[in-house]
Amino acid sequence: MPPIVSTPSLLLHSHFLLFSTKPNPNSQPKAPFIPSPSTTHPELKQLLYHKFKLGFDKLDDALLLFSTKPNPDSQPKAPFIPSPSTTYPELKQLLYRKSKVGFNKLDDALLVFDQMLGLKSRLSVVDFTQLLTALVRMEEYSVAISMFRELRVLSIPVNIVTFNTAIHSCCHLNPLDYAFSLLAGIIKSGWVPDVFTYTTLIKGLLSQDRPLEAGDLFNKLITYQEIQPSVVTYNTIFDGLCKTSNTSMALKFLRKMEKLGCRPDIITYNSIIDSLCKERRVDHALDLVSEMTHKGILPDVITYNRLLQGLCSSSRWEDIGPLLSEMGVRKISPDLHTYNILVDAHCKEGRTIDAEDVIAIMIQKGVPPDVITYSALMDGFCLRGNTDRALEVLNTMMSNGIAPNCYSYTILIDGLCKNRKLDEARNIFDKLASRGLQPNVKTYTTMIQGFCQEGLFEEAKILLSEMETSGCLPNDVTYNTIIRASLLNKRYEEAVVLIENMRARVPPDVVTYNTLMDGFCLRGNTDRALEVLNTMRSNGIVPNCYSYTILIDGLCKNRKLDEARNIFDKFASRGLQPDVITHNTMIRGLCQEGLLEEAKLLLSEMETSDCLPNDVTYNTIIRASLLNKRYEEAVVLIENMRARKFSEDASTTSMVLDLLSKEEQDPSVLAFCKWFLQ
DNA sequence: GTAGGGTTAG
Repeated sequence: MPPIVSTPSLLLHSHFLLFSTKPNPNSQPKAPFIPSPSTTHPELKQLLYHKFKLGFDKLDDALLLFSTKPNPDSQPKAPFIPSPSTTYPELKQLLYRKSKVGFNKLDDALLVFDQMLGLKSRLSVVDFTQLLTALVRMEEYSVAISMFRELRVLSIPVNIVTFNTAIHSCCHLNPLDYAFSLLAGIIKSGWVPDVFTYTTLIKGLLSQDRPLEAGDLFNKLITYQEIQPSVVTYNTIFDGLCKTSNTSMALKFLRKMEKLGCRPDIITYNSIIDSLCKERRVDHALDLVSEMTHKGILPDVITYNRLLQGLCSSSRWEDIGPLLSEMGVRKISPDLHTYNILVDAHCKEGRTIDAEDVIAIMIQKGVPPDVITYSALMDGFCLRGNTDRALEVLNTMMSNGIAPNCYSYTILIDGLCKNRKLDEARNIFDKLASRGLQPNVKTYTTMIQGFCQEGLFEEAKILLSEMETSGCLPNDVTYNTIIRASLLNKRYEEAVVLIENMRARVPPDVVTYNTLMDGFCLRGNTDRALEVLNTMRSNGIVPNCYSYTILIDGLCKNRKLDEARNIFDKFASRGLQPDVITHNTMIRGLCQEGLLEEAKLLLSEMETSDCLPNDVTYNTIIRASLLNKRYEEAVVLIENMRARKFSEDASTTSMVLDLLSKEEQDPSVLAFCKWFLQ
């Protein structure tokens, strides 16, 4: 039997230190003298201490102690639970540990707080801050804030770190008022807000969809030189920009950051690379990889995973092999995320056999599949209509000791519903609670969709109300599903009630307004679309790049180029950067009005900016030059495009073929088409 | 003792 600890002397030593400070007489061990298989680890430790002080009765007892394995069942998860007898050094050690991982239960944290109040004269700011940090780790933000308030009420000293931790908690709760009043509190208490304070506040503003204010705060910091932003501050902003698909602005901001003397790091580049990949600009992302490599910032496994994801979602399968070999050359091993991306990509393409191969490889390489791997595979089988295999995967995963989560079951429920196995789906849904899982919005919505699809409108409505009473708020997708079903069932009055409910509970967001504007534009009613823009603004929703692009498109299609151009020119003054789609929309509008020169001007502006043209940009202008019989210019444009590794699309190619069949008498057309098709 | 990055579902 192996010893409990490999270095008993070390254990004895540390234990001696721990207890020698000031042992609590009440916590003296009443431990059994003879260890048994049921002896718990703390008991064993206590015994060891006791015997170390007093000596063993028999040498055999000492030897037995080193060969006793603690009983796993009687071993508490937390090495010890605080009790009134916990000593001061024990408390300090507990706080340090829990500030890293959080407490197992909220009650434990509250118990410790009570104990700390009793010992407050002997505890430092750091101890109380560690307790707050532990609560943050447990995502118990409102408890952390109440506790912070209590510290203030009881005049227990706090410092800037305590304030920053409290602000961090506030930023997870709506609204941010209390976070900013704490900022004022810092100054009032004579502390100086630091880079942690401001970075946390910026993150808070961004996570609550207030990018303009985040930008304002950052600019103020720079202008008034309040603090020197760190690379973390910049990365927080990059994350915000990239998650809202303001990639062009992120690229500009990267240059600004360097100009302001802050060196980007791997996280900076990974954020932008991810954002470019999500926009399917993988080549541009690869350019950034070479840029960072030149600067001595080497890509890591996360960089490669994002590139891989980008290649998969652009269906660039042929580029995946070379990328994986490049990883090998750089000695970067694929990790769980890498394999999961590959499994998911294969599954989405219907290649479940390849996905299973990937799983075999990962097991062989010592990276065991997790809940995400198996869920993706289940989705793959469901997509192919093979729900039996999906259920088999569920069993495999459970027998491998991996507990399915809400994602896994939602995938299965969806698969079963789509394959007309409603009863099986409902069966699984009903069993969720007994498996300790609370269905979330997507789970409920999936089941509601299943009912609606089978015409079980009443069942769907019952589930909707169950959902509401369980505290899981339906969202726009949920409501729209059931509203469509009520319309299909000609239950117009119920539809009205549902729509009113939806409007009351799901406040319209930027996406809702954009959809509405798009609808009006499609019907040619750009005036109504502009009205929606104003309503949106007066409701405090900030229009995004997409909102204006919809308008530009609508105005162009309705021959209101001047108004469109006006909106395009105002982007910068609104703190927005038009993206490649906005540019393409504007260029299409210009071309449609025959303003080829102006379109080309915009293209050349793009070529020297951070918002590089893509295949759509080139193809749009190329088609316009062909329509204007400017064949030589078209040749130059096509060569430019090909040099950037883009190629002519189906629509351009068919235009050339069309031209050839209609105008083959024209020598310049013939020459162009010959050149194009060779 | 405090701030920043990646994979699965409607």
